[in-house]
Amino acid sequence: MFEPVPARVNFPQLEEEILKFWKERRIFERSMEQTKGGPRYVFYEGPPTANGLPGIHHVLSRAFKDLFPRYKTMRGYYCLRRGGWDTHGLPVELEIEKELGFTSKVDIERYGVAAFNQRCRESVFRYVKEWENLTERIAFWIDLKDAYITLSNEYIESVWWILRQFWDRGLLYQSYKVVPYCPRCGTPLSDHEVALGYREDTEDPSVYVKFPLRDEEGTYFLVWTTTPWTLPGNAALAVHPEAIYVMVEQEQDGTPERLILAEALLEKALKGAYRVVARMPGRELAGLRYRPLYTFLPLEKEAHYVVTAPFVSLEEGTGIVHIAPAFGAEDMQLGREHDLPILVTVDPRGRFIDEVTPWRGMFVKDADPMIIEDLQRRGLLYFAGTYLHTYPFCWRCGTPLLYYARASWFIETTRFKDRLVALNKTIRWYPPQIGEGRFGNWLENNVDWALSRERYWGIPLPIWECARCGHRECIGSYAELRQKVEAAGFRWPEPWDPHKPYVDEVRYRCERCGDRMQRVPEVIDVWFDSGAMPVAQWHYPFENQELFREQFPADFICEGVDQTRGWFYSLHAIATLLFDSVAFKNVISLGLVLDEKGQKMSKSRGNVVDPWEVIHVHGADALRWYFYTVSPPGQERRISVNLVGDVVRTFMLTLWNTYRFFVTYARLDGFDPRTVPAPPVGERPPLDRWILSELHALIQEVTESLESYDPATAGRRIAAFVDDLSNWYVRRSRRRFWKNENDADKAAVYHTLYECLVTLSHLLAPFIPFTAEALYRNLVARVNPEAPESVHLSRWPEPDPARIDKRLQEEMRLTMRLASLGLAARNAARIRVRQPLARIAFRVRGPEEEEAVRRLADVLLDELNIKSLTFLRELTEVADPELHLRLDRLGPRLGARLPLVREALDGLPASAIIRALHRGETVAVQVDEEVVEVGPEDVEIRYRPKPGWVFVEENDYVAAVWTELTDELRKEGLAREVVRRIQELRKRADFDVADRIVTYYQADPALAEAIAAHAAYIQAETLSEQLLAMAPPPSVEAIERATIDGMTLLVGVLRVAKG
RNA sequence: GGGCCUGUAGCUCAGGCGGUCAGAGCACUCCCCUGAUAAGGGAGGGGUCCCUGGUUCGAGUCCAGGCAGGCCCA
Repeated sequence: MFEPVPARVNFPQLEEEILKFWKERRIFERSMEQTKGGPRYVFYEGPPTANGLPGIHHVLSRAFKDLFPRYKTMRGYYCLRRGGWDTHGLPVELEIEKELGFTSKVDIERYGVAAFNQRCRESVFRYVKEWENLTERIAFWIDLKDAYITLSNEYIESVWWILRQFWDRGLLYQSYKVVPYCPRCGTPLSDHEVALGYREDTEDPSVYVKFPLRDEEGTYFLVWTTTPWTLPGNAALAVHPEAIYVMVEQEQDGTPERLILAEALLEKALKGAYRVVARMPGRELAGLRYRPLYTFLPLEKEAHYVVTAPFVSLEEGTGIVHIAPAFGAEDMQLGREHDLPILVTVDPRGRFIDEVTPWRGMFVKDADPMIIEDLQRRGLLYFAGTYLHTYPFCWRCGTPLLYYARASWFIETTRFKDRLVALNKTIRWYPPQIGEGRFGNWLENNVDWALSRERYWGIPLPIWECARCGHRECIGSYAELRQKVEAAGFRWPEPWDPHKPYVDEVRYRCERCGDRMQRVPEVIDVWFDSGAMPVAQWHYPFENQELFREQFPADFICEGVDQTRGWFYSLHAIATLLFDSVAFKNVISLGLVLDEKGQKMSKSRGNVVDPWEVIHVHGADALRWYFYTVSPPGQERRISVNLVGDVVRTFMLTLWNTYRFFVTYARLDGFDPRTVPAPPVGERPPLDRWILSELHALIQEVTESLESYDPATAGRRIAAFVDDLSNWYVRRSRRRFWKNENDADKAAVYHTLYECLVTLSHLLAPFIPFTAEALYRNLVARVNPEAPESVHLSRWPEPDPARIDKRLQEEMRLTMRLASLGLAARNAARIRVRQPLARIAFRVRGPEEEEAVRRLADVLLDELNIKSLTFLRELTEVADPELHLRLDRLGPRLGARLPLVREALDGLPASAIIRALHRGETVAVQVDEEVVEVGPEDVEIRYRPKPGWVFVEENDYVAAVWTELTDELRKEGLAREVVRRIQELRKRADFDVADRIVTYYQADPALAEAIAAHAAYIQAETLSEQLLAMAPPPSVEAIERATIDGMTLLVGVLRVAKG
């Protein structure tokens, strides 16, 4: 026997109980044990950092991460779900810096790296308890006890191993990277920090400089710059390959000189009269050589010629850009492409180095005026002014930032660009445009991975360098390092911590010159940590070789779209370079979570939605369901407590009440699905066959949608089914549950609804694991000891194609539509539904539809409370057509003759005119001596219902009700009215649905007659053992005096037996 | 500045290939129904389908250019 289902369900409380059940019965663990022998479905958890509280957007990604492993597990796959924690990186350091009130790296050094890193280490698990609580509460099944941790020695050793592989293949190299740099603080700034310090309307020099051509005396490239101090670092000039350039002649202090610049910028750049002497596209300038303005540094490479670059602007300047690879990111990139020298003329404090003799030791910005003066004196300045633009300053100290080349380690990913692109094409991205667009474009423009960071809290770059001869080695394991250390006679530090500062103290002898090998100071980009997780989570290749092979690559990963160039890239790049393989086959890139108004959530705006609030009010299932179904995965989502509340009302409660309805009656009838034989589906009524057809089509579609990683479509489809089930199947089947006989029809309705609910519990298990479990536990596990005790240990349902009858589904849709139309007609007639009517007539789209409606007539007539059904071919069977002249058309045309025409038309039979006009013919009317033609466009045909009929129309469909009531019908209506009152009383008296009663009544004669005529019906409907025409005694538990159609009724009920 | 996404009723969203596509569900008003229901049914109010051009016999639907919001990258 099923457990009774409470009328008011408290989802959050229900979920807590189920959490307890899962824990006690080890359901998650057992779902894993059970599938051990199954095929592998590989999921990777993108590791979060637990130094902040988890937010609602984490619930989003975790909901999606949970769904597919659950689904696949139900299909028999073995899906290892290992948690992970990201623990390194600049964000962690910045948090600690903020706590300690530090403003620069100097503060950290002074504080001590060991102590600083210790604080970092402690901070990254600060909120781990909160993460675990939330993870468990939203039913994200993942193994957090055995989570991989990026700061562990094992993890780091695997990362070292990877880097060593790259090193051995020559993929690791040191070069320069241009970074935004604060010369006062002596540190590069992250993008985020740069964004904090932009100042508009910053004044800088605007200088037009002449670069003399080497082989053509008196000819110059005209170049614009706002940073004269970078000119000593010039290595090349860049032009736009497609733009048109001109050579102009101009008098300059009496001597003619020729200038080259972009045609589009002639007017903006030039002063005074000029004459164009030549015209050419930019690409023809490429390779031309010029004499450098300054030669402070020796050149190791070819320099000082023209190159082409698509980024050259034609909006301002001259269309010729001065390239200083040391002082601009684009310059550096271009320099790398053309192998230009990197002329570092400035020291880390922002001052010119000694070689720049005229301005040595001077802060570069202060040197600007002197450089301009120098150019002026040498006749190389065309024009100097000032320029207002937006420029970044250090957010801490207000010093203007310099873009400055710093020595940095790189991974040569560009060598694998084609493979990165090709392998990406084999990944299925959801939504696809992220893969093709954002990620694909990003790969197309791949630049080498800048790996190193001049920071403290991260995986140390395992490169050791000889202090004397510069020999370098990359260490690939701790054993290797230890062996070298001990071979040199040094002590291996115990316990071993590969972090700074300890690792920096590990030294050994150079195999070339015997001098001291010492580690380079950098740590690595934290994105490399997480991108290495397929390898490093298993401490591969030092351990778990078999497991690694089994768990690589992933079938599925899922994160927010902001991870595109973060984790998605680092996973992809490392897997491609290391194994020439993808790291993941399917990836869902989730849209952002916004607040109710579509604004980004932020602490400063105060619009952050607390996941716990939503969970406490509505439950985790409602929140999950909302996230799955509100929009497709890649779309942005708005969230608020209210929006999730809608989900509870429209979906969760509908489902719950359907379930409750079933259990209520199954208990009353003692329905046991195992002992009551299920009638063959073919022998069940059409309504049953219909909902089962819908059910099996649903299984099919949900399965297909999940296979294509589309939970939104799957969820919406389930919601539509639940609506059909509740508001049509159950609604139309209620009487079958109420009746007393336990016949085949009753068995059919129970088995049908039971199958629907049980199947729903399976289909819903990956989406709303708690509610699905509650249904399953009561409907299946409770009555069948052989069944798995949890829905999450059960199998995903298989659709039975034999049950699917598309035609029946269409016919039922038509029936539902006609029911709406019929109810609309009743409404138009203003006859309440409780009053039975004799007849309804439908017009449908042809004989086939008529047949279909006939087959389902019972369902339809029952819904409409009408006795019989006929069909109309023409509306004229229930309505008379009336001709209405379009006076707005005929008036202007006929003028004063209009009344005569009208009179003449009135004299003709309307139906004949209408038929003629229908055929597209015109009707000729004789007016006086004249013939007037009236066409279809001149009239409008309106239908007036014939007496007794009321109809409504929708597209091709018509429903017409015959409104005349016989005495018999009227009595029946009254009887139903009385039933309704008695039911009200039962409810008011708080009787149980099956309680037996005695009903007393007194009524006006006509009403009494109706009650007497339908006494058996009234008794059956109201479970009245007796229906007594006498004044209710004082003992009745509820009593009412009512007026029905002007007649009075006094009625009272008394319970005589518990149901 | 570049790439990508989004912009349809007060709110949340549907609207393959251009031709009843101006819709659904919430919310609101009136009426109806109710032994599962915080529900359901009917009717109604409410929209220049972001704007401007273009292609077409015909465009939320295709193209171009804007505007607004978002993300990522400069």
